[in-house]
Amino acid sequence: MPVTIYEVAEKAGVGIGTVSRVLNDSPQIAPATRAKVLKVIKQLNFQPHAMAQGLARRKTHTIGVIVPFFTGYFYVELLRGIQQALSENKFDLILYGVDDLQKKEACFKRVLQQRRVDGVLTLSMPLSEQIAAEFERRELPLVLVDAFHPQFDSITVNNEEGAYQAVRHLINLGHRKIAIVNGHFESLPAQERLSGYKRALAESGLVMPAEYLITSDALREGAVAVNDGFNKETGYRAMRELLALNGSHPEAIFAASDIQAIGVIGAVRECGLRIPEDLAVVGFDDIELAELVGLTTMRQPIREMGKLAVDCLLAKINGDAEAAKVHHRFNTKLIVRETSGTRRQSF
Amino acid sequence: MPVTIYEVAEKAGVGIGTVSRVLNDSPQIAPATRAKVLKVIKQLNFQPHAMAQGLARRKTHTIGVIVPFFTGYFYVELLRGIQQALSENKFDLILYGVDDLQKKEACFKRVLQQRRVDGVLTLSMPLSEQIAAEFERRELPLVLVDAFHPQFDSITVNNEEGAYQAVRHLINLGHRKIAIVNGHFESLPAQERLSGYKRALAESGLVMPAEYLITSDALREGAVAVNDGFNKETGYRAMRELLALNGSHPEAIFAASDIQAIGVIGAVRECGLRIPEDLAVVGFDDIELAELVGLTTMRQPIREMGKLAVDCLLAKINGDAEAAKVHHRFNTKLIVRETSGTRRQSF
DNA sequence: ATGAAAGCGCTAACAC
DNA sequence: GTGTTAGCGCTTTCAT
Repeated sequence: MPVTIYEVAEKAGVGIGTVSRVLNDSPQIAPATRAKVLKVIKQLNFQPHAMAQGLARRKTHTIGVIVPFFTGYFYVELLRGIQQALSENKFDLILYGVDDLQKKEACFKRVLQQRRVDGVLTLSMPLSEQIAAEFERRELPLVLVDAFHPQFDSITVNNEEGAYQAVRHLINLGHRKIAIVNGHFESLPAQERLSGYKRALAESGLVMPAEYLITSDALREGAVAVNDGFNKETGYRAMRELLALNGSHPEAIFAASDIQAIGVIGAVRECGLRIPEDLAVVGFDDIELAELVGLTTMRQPIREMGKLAVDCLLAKINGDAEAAKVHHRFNTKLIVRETSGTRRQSF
Repeated sequence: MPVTIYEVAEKAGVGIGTVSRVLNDSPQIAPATRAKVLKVIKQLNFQPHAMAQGLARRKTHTIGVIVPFFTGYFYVELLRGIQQALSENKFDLILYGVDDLQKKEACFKRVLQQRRVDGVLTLSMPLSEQIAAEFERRELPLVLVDAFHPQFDSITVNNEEGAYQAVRHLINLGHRKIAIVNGHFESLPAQERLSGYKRALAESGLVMPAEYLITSDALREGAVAVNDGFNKETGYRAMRELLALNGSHPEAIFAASDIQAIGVIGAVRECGLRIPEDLAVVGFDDIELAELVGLTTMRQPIREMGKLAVDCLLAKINGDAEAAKVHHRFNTKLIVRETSGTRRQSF
């Protein structure tokens, strides 16, 4: 029932090869013929069948995006940038949500084997050597966003430096007892942000008790990682623990993500403490929420990261820039708002 | 290079037809043969090529989701439910973002013609008769989420009743001067929420000045609709206008969406008024943000809507329930928090 | 129960 | 320049 290349060919009085050439605007075709075919195409409202094209061309004109948990503003924002860049290039996007880390491997296998996509983008997912090898073998273009692997292009943010600056900001404000509320430690960003935190402290000769370094791992539910720890709940619970430290709780918190900072703030409020008077907090990410609650934070250029990721991937796919591996690292920027300032938090 | 059905067949010493049957677990196949083939499949780590399968089977095992602007927490939450339900059914999801309403038609055409998907889900998009006809003609399953069209299944929420209850809540609290901050008026939810608002007022014999009914249309940027008006900015601007009404500004606001309510709150704060003491506000949606800022709102079961949408669509696709059209309408639920209560807003 | 063969709708190599 | 033909990797009759 749907119109095929054959009908177009017949109606235009040419061979299917010619139609195909017009479709792929092949250089050498008589202008007259092209016009004729084009007219019929318009008239019949024809569009090539994507599957057939994909099969013949061995190209799907589609990329896969693998998102962990598909939750969290960070991913949404990233997706937005990706989607936009992709649609500008007329590429389709298949979304693979890995809500369960156990399913991760299965998802990769699927993507790798099914050949539904010309390339893939993974968000915040550490790449196992095994999977890495598979991508190499299959020669399936891959770029990592918010994660790193020497063999593949990656788009990251300077987490170490960002964390360093965030903590410096706190130190400059006069705080001396600064705790960190981190995500799960297998996450690279979590590790890097921790080093930045440590560097800033060391530089000022500050030493924190071990209880001040808190990772969401300790708070993890079961043995299984169902999330990355960068969420409101872990922030809340971490802060409760910090507040329960008899005697000396910290006077400032560096949260490794805005959403955790939100949880932290909630816990602080519950205990009747004021922000920033009694306790300052700075987050990381600068998601939309941050502005709404007046959170001081380190801004990541999330949208831009998404766009660049697409550009890189498409370049690989087109073989354009078969060039060297690109490891692009964006810089972060401190956005000072009420939770660390001297003004009363307004919201 | 990639392993095909032929290699599997050869290695298993059977014909490709047999392998195919095993793949599609055809009923009548010798258990021994099946086992043998299965073993080779595992061993070779074989998975059928999606495009080839799609071409031959005339089924893609994929659905398309068309999202307007792909912005806003409401869509994200919906997408989450959809993605989850889909992955349970091992269906893939192609995301079409329509950031520009002009591109809407083009997007539909593309989806319709390319035959990349077995069915489509549209989120909050009014369906033009022309497009509707195309779907009918192509017999492409379609279900509308947060929109309505008599010919297609739809998943909506009882906007009228929800708005009614929200405003009743305000009235019960003793408020008499209640304004509505709405989205663009071509959106069905916007229209329905307006009627609910009116009904509640009428029921109590309340009459509002025209300036109290404010739609984001008036605030619209250009002639072109680049968004649906359900955003923070329009809420903020609407509230500024309301506050500028010399003499009598409203004492309560019903915002047609939480995100607009957030904007409203921002504007109110800027003017030094307190919430809820000087002004009460209730939103609509109950996005995650609502809880964070203590916003009273009408909850929509967003995730469930997404799941049901997928179930409906899949049923259509499988021809299972070739049954009657389903127009499922969820009920909303009032969630009372600080912005309308008597307690001071905590956050 | 299983092999052989004919498509599915398109691209690309090969002729003319 | 343009028609013809052989695949792309799988499903699905049709035989056997």
